[in-house]
Amino acid sequence: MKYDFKEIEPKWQKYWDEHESFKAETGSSKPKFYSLVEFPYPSGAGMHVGHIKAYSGLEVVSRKRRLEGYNVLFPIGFDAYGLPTENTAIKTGVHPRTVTDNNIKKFTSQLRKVGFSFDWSRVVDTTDEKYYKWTQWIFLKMFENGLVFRDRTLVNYCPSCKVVLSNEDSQGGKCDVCHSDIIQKEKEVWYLRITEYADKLLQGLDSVDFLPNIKLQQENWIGKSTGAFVKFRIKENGEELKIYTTRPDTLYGVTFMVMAPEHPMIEKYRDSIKNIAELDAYKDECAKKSEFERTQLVKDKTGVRIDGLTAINPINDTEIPIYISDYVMMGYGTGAIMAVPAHDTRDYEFANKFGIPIIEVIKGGDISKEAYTGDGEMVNSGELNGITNKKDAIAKVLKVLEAKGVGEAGVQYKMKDWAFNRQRYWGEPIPIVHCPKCGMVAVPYDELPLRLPPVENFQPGQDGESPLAKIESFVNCKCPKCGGDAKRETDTMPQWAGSSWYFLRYCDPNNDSALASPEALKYWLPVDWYNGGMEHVTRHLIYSRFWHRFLYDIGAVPVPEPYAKRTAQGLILGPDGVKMSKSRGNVVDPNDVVDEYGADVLRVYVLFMGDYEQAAPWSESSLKGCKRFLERIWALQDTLTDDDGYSKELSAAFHRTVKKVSADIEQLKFNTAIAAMMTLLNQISDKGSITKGELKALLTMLNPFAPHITEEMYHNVFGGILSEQSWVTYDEALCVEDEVEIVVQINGKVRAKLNVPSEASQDEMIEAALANDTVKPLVEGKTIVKKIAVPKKLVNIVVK
RNA sequence: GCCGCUGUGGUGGAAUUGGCAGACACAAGGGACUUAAAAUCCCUCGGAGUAAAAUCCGUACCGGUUCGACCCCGGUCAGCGGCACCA
Repeated sequence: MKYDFKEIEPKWQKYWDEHESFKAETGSSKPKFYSLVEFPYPSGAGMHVGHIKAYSGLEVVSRKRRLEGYNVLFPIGFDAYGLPTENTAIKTGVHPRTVTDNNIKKFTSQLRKVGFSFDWSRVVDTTDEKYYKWTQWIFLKMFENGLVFRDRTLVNYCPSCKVVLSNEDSQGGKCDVCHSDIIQKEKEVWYLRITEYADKLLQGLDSVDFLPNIKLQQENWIGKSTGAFVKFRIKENGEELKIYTTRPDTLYGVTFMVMAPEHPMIEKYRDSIKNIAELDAYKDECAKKSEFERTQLVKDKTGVRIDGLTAINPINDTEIPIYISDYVMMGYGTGAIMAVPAHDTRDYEFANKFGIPIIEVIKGGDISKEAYTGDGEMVNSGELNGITNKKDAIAKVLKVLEAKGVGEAGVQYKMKDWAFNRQRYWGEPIPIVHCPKCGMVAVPYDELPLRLPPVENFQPGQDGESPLAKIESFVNCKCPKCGGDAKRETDTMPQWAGSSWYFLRYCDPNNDSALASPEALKYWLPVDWYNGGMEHVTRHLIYSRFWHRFLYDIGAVPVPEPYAKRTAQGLILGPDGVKMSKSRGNVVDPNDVVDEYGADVLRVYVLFMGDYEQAAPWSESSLKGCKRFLERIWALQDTLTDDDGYSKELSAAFHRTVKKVSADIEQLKFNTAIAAMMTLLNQISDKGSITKGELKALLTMLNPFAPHITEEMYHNVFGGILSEQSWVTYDEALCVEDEVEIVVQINGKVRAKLNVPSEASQDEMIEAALANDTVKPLVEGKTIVKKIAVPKKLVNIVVK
């Protein structure tokens, strides 16, 4: 009988589909397991093998869990709003709705061809009005709770896509979508006050099981620092200049102050500043600098001294000059700093350039050469002198400042508020109405969803205006509050909106009266295991935790953290070892692989190709190795014997393999799990036959990886349905052989190998080693200094 | 610059976390079967060395701890990822 995957695979896919084999049942009395993979953006190019690897990990875990008796929710959906679809629509003239529907069809057929055990009755589509009704609902709840605001600021603007981008979407000064240089533009935009949740997001990390580097990246992104706010009085007008510093202990070393060029105090006192023209010119110059210049060409410090404002150091009443410089940012802290050149690298550079004195207050470095940022004894610091560590010095100075009422401890976060809007068509409309009388008014809840109007022309407006702004019938409306003429907001939400809560919708995807029923949420949450890409750790993962935490705070969800566990898979690189990309032409289409080798081979290969969490290059020839493996499994049917249990020779091997495969799957070590099954197969081949009991165990272990072939073989031999059976168990006591081979070392070098009973004591092992013919002559005539024995492993004899 | 990760045969990668380095595969070479090829099966496969063994050497580099180090410690180099004038 030949292994004909082309017949087998569609047959079982049809069976699972018709029998709803993988349907999750809300409220079932079985233990629940919610495994989540990041839903795809349905692009026109279709899926690539990276998607397959990303889903195969939890696919294996999910199938194993079902065999273990769990009620598993393993859903899939589509994150379908976004620029590429809209750009395709503009180029081809086909409506984004149609483009999206076609792409979803394509993705669905690809996913089904691979045989993933998704619950297809729970598919969500973020562009479906039944879905985005609730995206808008969450937005309005945030609006109601003061987490939504509008502000006119400098924003990251992509001149090519003509949209405002968040910091997250413009990392490195490049547009995330088209890679053009980002420019700074002043615009009134929507923000979500995510900074209000900075501390909650940080603390929440303590209660979840995320990979350590994922936690770390989130912590760095939130960027909490502890320090102090200190008020410096301005000599000329008595005003207070508030600064933030992490080093209040160096307060006696302050020799100048720096404000950001946009600091409001300059505007406020422009009449009393003598060189205001010079300051204005400097400010203009800074505004013209691109993101690149501001961040990459960091070494050269520039700035201008403010003539007419002088600060007084609150701790010793020294007069201090004030400068403006673009190395101080308006968006962090208070937009002004106290500069301590002796102990801060940037201040040191600035002081040197402008000839400002440098006062050492911590001993330990050579401040004539460079700033000293380490710890040491305090000097030149009044009451702080003699303190030898930073912690004590900070505690002391804070006490002094508090007593004087000029300073206090404080914290700061690097994370900024979330710029929450796009000037594009293909996104969720922001449900807000601008009324000349009432201001910003929320669209009433019973009018949701606020539908995207059908349009012909999706081209964005010239100065970054949404295409919606051109549609009079959409824009003109009545104010929900006063009934007068009003205008609708025309911006849409960013792509991250829909994906910030999709895992909640899966719990109850067709609910019309809530984002999901409280019962369903209570039953399924939290997600037990979430796997996805590292690239989403600082964006999607933070955003969705923020939304979820907010929903928890208003009582809409029952748990504070959405994901109990988070892991990440590594990329699949092209055969040339570089990241797969369309422009490089090294993308591998999973459809081609399924057609030529079958879905099972593809599934086994993406998990066998290397460590699941590391990147690995695609290799066509390694793929063939996996094909051979499955063909040899298939051939086992020809050497089947009638025994139900394990054969004596292979019993320990089977128990051990079951143990290893079970443990490896839980740790995402799929490559070694498959290797263990290959080893077992080699042992079976050497023996020449397989018992029914052995075949059943092997097929069950392999089923999560290669479900079609194992289902078919199981059906042929045993007549039932494998995915309805139970996972294999093992007996720890039966994992060991009666005899084990141990190694004998002389002075740490392997000199002999011998067999001993596996329960031999240390003394018995040493005795056996010394009696060994190879060992004897090497020990004879020498003094034995030490004898070490490790049970079941080795004996080491140290001689002189 | 700061933070994190990684460095093992021709290749992808193993090594129960201090106990036989190179599991399992791929590629390569040799052989069997075949008129031939493909497929399949068998053998070899880190380097030096030998007729074959023995025996050295070998986990990026230098040093340390240990009976014993890919694993732990100190230093150096290289690659990847994140953040980046964050006060």
